[in-house]
Amino acid sequence: MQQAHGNDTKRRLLDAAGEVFSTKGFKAATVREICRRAKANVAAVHYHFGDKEGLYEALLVEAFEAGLRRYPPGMGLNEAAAPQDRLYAFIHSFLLRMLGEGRCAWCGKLMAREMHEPTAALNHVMSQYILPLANRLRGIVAEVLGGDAQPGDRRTMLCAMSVVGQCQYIFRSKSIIDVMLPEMRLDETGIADLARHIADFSLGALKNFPNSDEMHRDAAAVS
Amino acid sequence: MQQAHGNDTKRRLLDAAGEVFSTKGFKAATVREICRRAKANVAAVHYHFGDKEGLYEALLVEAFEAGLRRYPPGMGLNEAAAPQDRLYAFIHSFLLRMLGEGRCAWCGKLMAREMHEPTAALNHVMSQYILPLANRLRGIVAEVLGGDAQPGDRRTMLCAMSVVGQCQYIFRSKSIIDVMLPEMRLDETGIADLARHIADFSLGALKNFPNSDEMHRDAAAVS
Amino acid sequence: MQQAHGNDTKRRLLDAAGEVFSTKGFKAATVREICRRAKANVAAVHYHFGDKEGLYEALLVEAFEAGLRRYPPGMGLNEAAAPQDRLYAFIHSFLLRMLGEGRCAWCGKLMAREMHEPTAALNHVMSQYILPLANRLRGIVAEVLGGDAQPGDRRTMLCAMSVVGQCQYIFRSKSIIDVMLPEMRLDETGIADLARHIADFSLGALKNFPNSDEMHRDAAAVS
Amino acid sequence: MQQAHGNDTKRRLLDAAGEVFSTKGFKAATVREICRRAKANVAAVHYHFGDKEGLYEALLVEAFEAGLRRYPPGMGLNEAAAPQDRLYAFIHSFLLRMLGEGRCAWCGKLMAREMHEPTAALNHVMSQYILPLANRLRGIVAEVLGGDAQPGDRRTMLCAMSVVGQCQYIFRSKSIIDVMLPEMRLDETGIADLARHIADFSLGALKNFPNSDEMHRDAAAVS
DNA sequence: TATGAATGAGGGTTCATTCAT
DNA sequence: CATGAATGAACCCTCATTCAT
Repeated sequence: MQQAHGNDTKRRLLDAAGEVFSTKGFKAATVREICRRAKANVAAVHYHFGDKEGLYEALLVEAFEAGLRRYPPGMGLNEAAAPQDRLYAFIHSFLLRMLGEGRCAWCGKLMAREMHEPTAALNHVMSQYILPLANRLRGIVAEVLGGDAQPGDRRTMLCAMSVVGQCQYIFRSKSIIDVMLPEMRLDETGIADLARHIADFSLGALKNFPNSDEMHRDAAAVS
Repeated sequence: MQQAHGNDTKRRLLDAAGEVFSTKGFKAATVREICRRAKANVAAVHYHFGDKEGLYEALLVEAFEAGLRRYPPGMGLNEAAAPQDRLYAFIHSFLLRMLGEGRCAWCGKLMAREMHEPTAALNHVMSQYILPLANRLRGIVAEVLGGDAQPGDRRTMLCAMSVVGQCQYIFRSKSIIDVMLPEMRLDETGIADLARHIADFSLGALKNFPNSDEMHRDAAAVS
Repeated sequence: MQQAHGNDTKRRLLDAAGEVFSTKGFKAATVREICRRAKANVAAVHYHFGDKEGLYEALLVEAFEAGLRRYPPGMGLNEAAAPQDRLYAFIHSFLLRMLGEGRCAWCGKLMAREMHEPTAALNHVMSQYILPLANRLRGIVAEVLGGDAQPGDRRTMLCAMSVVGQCQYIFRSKSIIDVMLPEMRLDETGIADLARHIADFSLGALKNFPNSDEMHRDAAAVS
Repeated sequence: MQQAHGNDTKRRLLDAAGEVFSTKGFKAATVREICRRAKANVAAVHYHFGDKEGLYEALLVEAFEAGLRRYPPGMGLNEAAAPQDRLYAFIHSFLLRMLGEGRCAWCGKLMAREMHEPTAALNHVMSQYILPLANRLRGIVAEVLGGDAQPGDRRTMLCAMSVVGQCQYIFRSKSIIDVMLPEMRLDETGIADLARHIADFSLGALKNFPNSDEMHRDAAAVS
């Protein structure tokens, strides 16, 4: 009974931490507010997680786990499906993890913050969650590019970055999008529409992408 | 000499504030550190800018002004130039403002933070600097899309977002890119190469983009 | 033991606050000095009382409670006692609350400050403690005046003010009295003597006070 | 011309200081606000008066001079007038100096503060202005008491304190009086009425005051 | 296991004051 | 004479953290 309460406190702390950290960032978030929302004592954080950063790391891991469990990058698609479909699934699941409701929504919000305000927890999350996702995407992109494109090519990597960049932008610039596209609703349908756009845009680009030689030539001509 | 020193202090405060704010964000940055770097007294900030937020606003405006002055979005291109070239110029100047060295580099760093940690200063910056840039980009995108595409179309807007997203990603995810593409140097040549990639990717997409009707059909088929 | 220490800290803070606030006033008093005297941490004030003003309010209430408990305005006198005796008791208890030693002495000192440097806490203290005392005094004064005098009469009020004014002056102008009447000792006997004087002076005035009509006539003649 | 401007700045500083010091007290008043109101530079205070305290002292002296010049304690009454009339004149002028409008009004406000928050300037003001006024009052009181009463008697002194106490109370407890006697207007007529009341109250008391022997007896009986 | 109380470091801000012009 | 700029001390307050219970 007490143990149950203990786990319960831990659970509530994580929930509250998800809301607060993802809303305010690591520094601006305060242990007090988290504890207040969790209806827990101020010292509970330090008991369960050591310190503020420990709570943050635990939350980061948990958020990724929950997000990937709920919205796996393949979206249940067969591994042998067409690369175009797998690209859409990747994009769609990416957006859902970042914009979706509920516990796994913090995943994206936290990651977005983590990107350019990297804490010590980043290393672990990077190797454990981000690199595998990046590798998967590069594989898909190389397939769509076709020809002699390999997942490790510089060209493939840049294209993968172009895809991810579009996905993250949607989330990051919410406050700007609210001004410029006020009619956009980021509900289930809106997210699917967005995924469709990004997939179309990217597929169009990938299919007509100049090969390495052309690319080099263009770059030289400009700079 | 003292008067000169007066302006000089203000200048040094802005310089130091640029470094600190762009590195740590508004909340985590401390007035004390800014003043230490500027070799100025703690009270100088409040004398010259009223308070911390006043300094931040002044910095934001100054950074935008300097960035746009140094790297104008047209990069000296004739307004009648081909839309493809104007798109490249827009992307190239965008990256330079965000990644370039010197005072105007904070522009991008600050903006990136401002996007999802919006302070009160955002409104002013938004209407003064961001919206005009967005409008210019939408005009270019509509031209490239061709057909009946208008700058205000939802499709045009989404495509413009795809372009901007790629640009911002480069900057935002520096810490990740350093791991995945360690050989990439973000010097003058590297930035030009990146701009070339994003322009190629985007031009390829825009030229083969499904028109509104197809898009609608696809979106409906998925959701 | 720790819990005891907890209450003890709160107690010590109130004690120290009494000394400092009553000596220097609300604005000039500093939280630091209060905490130094209380041998407590600077943050203790904010933990126990929210902020400086919270501490002040708590102190004000506590001082009044302690003062009225120790020196009740009736001084144990029967309610049916002669109004002359009740007036003396009121004056005597008034002086004791303001000039007496120990914790309840701040009551008067704080009130004296509060009178013409009113803080937000004044409203509460006014309705809770001052108005009841004023009403009681007006009742006594009306009785002594006799005739058709009512507690709410303008004349009664002015006379009550005359009584209170004499009491407060003793305390307020201590630094002047020390110069002009250096032999006066404000110990138990000295306070009782002072109360006797004020009561005699006031009784002499009240018994020979012109009635309302005369008063009006006189006032008109002068102005 | 420049000298005139210099004197003018000094004059404006004193005016502004009077408003601010009398409203907020020495500590809570800020040099900046005084200078702002005087439309003078922040450093002007230190140029003309040395420091904040120097300004305060200068103001105190000036206020007393102005007050006594405008409302002399005899109110133009012949020195040979009846003591009752001279008492009224003393009280009336006292109230006018404390409550009156214009520059000399600060006199009373400042004095009231000075009484229980004595600054270094008090000593000078005390010997120069207050003691002479007190002596004059004691002379009048002794005359009214009649018999063998001398200005230096303890009994005379206490009665003089009773008179002054009533006068000061009116001013000090303005915020309380506003609540309890909201219809009282402290304009010219209201002040004259108040003076009439205090004079009547005091005269009634003095004429019926027990002599020294009785007083002693009563005090012994009580304590 | 969980908690209320206490801590010390550091936050932004404001102050009276001084300096060179 | 007067001023704008600069200073450093001190203000109140908030934070993450620890301790004894």
